[in-house]
Amino acid sequence: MNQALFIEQVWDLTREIPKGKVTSYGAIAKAIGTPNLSRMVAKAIGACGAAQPPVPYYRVISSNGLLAGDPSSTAKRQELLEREGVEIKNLKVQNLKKVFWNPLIDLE
DNA sequence: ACGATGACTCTTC
DNA sequence: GGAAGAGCCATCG
Repeated sequence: MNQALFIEQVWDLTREIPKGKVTSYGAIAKAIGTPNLSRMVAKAIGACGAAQPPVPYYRVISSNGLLAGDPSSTAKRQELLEREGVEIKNLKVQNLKKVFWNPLIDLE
């Protein structure tokens, strides 16, 4: 598959993330079928600005529940997530086990 | 063409 | 439980 398709799948999966939940790059990569391409998922998310309709990329974080990226971006994502009911402290998702959404479950 | 880098993750110490 | 090393693939100088 080419990376364009990969990116589309990432976007599509990201759009399926329920409100108030978050997921990780690795989880998305795994759901697509390429568990080792977590970095590419990050790239896809970074390119979601061209997505139509827009992708809630703020629901995608690191596997440890930490918001990666530049503070200018992380701060905004933190706001949005908190607004959806996700508790966040110092750019890190609290109660991660509860708010973490596994794409594989939705695919079953 | 080559080496370095990065919104990552996993295994080990 | 935190820190370090290795693996992964695409992009950039």
